[in-house]
Amino acid sequence: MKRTIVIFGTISVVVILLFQVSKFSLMNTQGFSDVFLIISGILFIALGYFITKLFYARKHTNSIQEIDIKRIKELNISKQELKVLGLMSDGLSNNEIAETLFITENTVKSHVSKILSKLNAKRRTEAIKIGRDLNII
Amino acid sequence: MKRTIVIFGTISVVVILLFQVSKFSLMNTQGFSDVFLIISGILFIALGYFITKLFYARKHTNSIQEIDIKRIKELNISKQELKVLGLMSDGLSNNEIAETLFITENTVKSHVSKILSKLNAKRRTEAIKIGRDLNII
DNA sequence: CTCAAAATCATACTTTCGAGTGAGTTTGGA
DNA sequence: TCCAAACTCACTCGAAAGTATGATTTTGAG
Repeated sequence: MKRTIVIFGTISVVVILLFQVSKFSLMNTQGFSDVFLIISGILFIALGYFITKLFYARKHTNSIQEIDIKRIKELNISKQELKVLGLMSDGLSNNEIAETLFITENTVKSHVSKILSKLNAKRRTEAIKIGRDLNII
Repeated sequence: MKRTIVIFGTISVVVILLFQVSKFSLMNTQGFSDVFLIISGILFIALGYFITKLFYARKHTNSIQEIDIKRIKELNISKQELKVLGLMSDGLSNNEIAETLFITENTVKSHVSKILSKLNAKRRTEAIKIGRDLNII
């Protein structure tokens, strides 16, 4: 929110300055109005470019969405459990996960069971879906 | 590619027209230069906005990516198989998928088997991952 | 240091998945 | 109309996944 205010304030100032500069430039140098018009035009286009880019950048980061650490803590999911969940969503079997993490399959199974109960899922596929929806993976 | 040429051509024409209009407007009506400056400034900003939006829109559709029908046909995946794959990725069991599609679990199993072989996956979780990566789901 | 949480592993048991095979029915396009 | 592909279903068997319980070791925060 603070950032929004700062950005809009800056943009407003820049816009006003641009208008003032281009107005006086045009009034004082009648013969070179072409050049100044082009320059101010380019500046305005650039301004539009940056404004638009700003909004799209914000949207973009929202739609890509990073891992929600807060929610992981809320769900009381541990580091190792999270790793297992990630590997599950990569399509690995319990045995493959065990080999990847250098632990036994039994241990993986106990991790998986805990993940399922914490995410309130009946199957690993459901856990994957829930994990994705919650931006945990 | 054709679209790109058309778009750039249009943009070029619009830019030139804008310059001409604003130039003559300014030269002929000295007293109202403020109004015309503002209008032309807004127009240029709008232009920058649309140009930027155009580029971002293209990027955006690429990153969000809709279902790749072409690839589905390439992989020879049928309608029903695709439905099953979708329900799998929603975390449903074979039995639940059967109830959803009003078919028996045996039929679901045969669909799943075909999906796995077509996607070259060893497990349903892997099929889900591959399907996501290929923008099939 | 201490203690709870996390991580590790095991064993026994149930359920779900998936492979393989075979076969009958629908359907959409040539 | 005819046929291949899609869809349907069944049965068996082995593999993978998941449950339940219990126990030991590590670890990290206070």
